[in-house]
Amino acid sequence: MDSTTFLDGTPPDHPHGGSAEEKTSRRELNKQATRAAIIEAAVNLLSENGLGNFTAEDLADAVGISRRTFFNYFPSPEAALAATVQNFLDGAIEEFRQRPADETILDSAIAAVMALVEPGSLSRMARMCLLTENQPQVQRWQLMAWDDATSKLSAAAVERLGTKADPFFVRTMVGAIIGAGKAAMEYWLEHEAPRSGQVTDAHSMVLRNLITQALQHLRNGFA
Amino acid sequence: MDSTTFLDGTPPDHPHGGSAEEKTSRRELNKQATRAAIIEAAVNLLSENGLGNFTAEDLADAVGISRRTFFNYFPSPEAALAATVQNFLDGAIEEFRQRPADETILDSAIAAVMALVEPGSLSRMARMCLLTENQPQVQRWQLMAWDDATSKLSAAAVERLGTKADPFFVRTMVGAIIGAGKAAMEYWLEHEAPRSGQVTDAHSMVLRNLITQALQHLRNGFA
DNA sequence: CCCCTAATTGCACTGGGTGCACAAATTGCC
DNA sequence: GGCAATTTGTGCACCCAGTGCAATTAGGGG
Repeated sequence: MDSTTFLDGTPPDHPHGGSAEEKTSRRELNKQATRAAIIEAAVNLLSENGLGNFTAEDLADAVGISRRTFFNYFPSPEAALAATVQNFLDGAIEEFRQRPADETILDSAIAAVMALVEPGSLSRMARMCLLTENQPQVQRWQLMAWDDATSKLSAAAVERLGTKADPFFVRTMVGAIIGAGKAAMEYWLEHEAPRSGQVTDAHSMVLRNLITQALQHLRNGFA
Repeated sequence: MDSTTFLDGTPPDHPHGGSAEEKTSRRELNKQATRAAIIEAAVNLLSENGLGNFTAEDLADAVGISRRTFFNYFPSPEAALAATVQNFLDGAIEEFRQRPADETILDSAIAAVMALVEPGSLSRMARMCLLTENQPQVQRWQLMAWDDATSKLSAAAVERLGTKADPFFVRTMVGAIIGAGKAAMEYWLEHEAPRSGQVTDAHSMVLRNLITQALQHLRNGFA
């Protein structure tokens, strides 16, 4: 999970989109822990106080760091919230990367989503999205995460196909894939998501199937 | 052109997504004029000073209104910039609405884009996007505009198809359409756009063709 | 233990964004 | 035209997001 994007303040370590190389030094571990703690505290504050009812200072206090340090990790409280979505999408793209190279891009995308049964990140993100429905402040950052995912998936696809494929073709296909996936998730949020906020495995399964279905429609040209 | 979305502060006049009904009262005219003046001044300040090098107060001064009044129109200077994109997409959706009802959604989308030869909004937006490349502050708002367009197009499609069509199917298709269109535009920005910032009719034509091509790929299921 | 680098923190400052109360413009009505 | 009602613009005060800078502390390597 390379979490170095423009969602946080830190510049990318690796210019290429390579996958996880984790320094296990003490410094790095502390940073990872702090980052995770911030994300968790942000979601907690959100569900307790509601959006806009807590400040960056509240968040920093909850984690036990200074306000200034928080801004070393995230450019805004909303960005910390959107990081959950970011992490989920990064996971999906990681799955995509591990698909066999001779598979169709679309098939790989479908398979990647299917592989995302791991209830952790999916249900975390689903809960997150439920909490931030109709909260444009956060949604702006979540849209950035989706946009970022488009870039990364594009890079992964190009990486796999090499120079054989038309870049324009790949680019638009990836745009359509992400667009359809995002639409499926929003549909789930509106129609299938638990109003309680408690996302069970059954709910996650429905979501997974919806996304898969959306990509299959896409493969059929929405005929 | 109903310009009442969450990009500006004003609540929607019409709950349904109906097309332009313009009150020609003096009040309404003044508001429209002020709004247009703000958008224009924002683009001017952007091209003169560069992004982040002008404040909301500068912008208000340029228009001849108070800072407070500016915030009655837009929630941020960036939002004023993104309004250009918003206007363009609204125009495209308006074209879509005027397509015959028996046409395929995808065909209508293609036709709508083809109808957008009107160099005004397209080249304005293209110039805008060129100026805001790699400017995440503005891009976040532009992403909102794209997301808003997805909602509107979805509504228009449902409106046309009635209850005959599967809402999920329509939703994901629209998501894919917008996603592919957005990707095509980004491709254009990176590869075909004039570095000078001066967008000629030829450039617009290329852009239009790229978007059309993207939608045709989509119709073919990216085979 | 001691240097060196990286991370944290405090401080001060700019400017976005908003609630509020009041002035100015517009409208409808007579 | 005059007058009341409503809508829009504005000034003011305030909060807090976000940032640069310099001092401080923590980790890593010898």
